[in-house]
Amino acid sequence: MSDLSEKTPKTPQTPQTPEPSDLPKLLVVTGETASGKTALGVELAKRLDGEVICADSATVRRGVDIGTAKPTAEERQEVPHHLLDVVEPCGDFTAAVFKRLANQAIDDISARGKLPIMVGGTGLYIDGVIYDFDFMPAGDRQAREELNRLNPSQLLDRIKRLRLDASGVDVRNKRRLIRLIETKGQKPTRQPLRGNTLLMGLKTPREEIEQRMIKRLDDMLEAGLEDEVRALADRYDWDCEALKGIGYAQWKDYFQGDQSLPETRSKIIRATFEYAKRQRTWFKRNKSIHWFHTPVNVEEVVDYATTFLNGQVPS
RNA sequence: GCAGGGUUAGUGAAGCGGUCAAACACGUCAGACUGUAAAUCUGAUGGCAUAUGCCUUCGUAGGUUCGAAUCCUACACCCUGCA
Repeated sequence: MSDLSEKTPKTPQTPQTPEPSDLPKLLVVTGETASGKTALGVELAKRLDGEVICADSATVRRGVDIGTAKPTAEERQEVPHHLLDVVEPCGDFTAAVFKRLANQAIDDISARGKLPIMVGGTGLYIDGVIYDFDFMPAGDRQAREELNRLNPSQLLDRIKRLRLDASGVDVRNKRRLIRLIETKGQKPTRQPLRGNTLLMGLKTPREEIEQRMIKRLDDMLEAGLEDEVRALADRYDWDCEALKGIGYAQWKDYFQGDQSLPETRSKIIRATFEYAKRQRTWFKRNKSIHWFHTPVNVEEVVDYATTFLNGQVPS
């Protein structure tokens, strides 16, 4: 279990559910990787007197800066950023912990009269907050490792023996099976979209976004990505969370001499494309997101957000 | 010029007379997703219908056969050895 989750209360800050209209106003900016979320978030924060909450499973981690396209020191100086660097490189972190921390940040920011703006591409993290996911109990570390040694059919046997209901669960996905055992079959719940929340997404034509991803990777390489990864690899094992991300894991064979630099680069590019595809699939089904096409007209976004902040429903 | 090896779907690569629209890998496309989510998993991938269906493919053109990606002949291109 992560020490983080021990320090934070298991229940939300506000025990009694407030009326939707009492919730602090929240802006959400999402989109696939390299779509320009970070820049837009900073811009909005400046215009609307806000602060940014990063909803990203990679940038929560210390030690990974270049490869995660973490907001720069300048950006962080211009606008306060929350939930960056909150875990050690190899520490545990989950969507449930994120949800708690994000809600704290939202309350904190709005209590100081500022506007919270959640920016990120980790769909599960965002949804956990805005749909108030009721995360099931965490699994025990050791028990999980033991379960992980079983194969899917062994896990299914155990599920049957425990008389757990496996309906609706992807029985070919080991993690889902393990999770089913850990939660003893409890079904998760979700609430309707959080009140006072405005969802905005950035959309870029495929060709263009892929070019941006490649360009961004080349910038990262120039900025010393290889050294950053090597430093981590020297200190930690390859199964350290920090080294499992895109732009990190792909260096393993290279450092062991089995892979050229161009091969490493194209592996990272491919992994990035695959990730973007998963993001697109995730966001596609959320009909509440209002999409802006890039290059975004910041005025247009500010107008849209302002309408919402004035208590009206933007169209 | 002579001798030998090769030419298979987007790529690499199996298949060497019927059970082949053709293994497998990669790539590509689509999807799922509630305490690992930059994770994990699934499906499709010649065309058209999309349930058991039909049509066009295995360098090109002919031939043998009830039947060919698989055998024969010629041609084209590529690689290797001898000239």
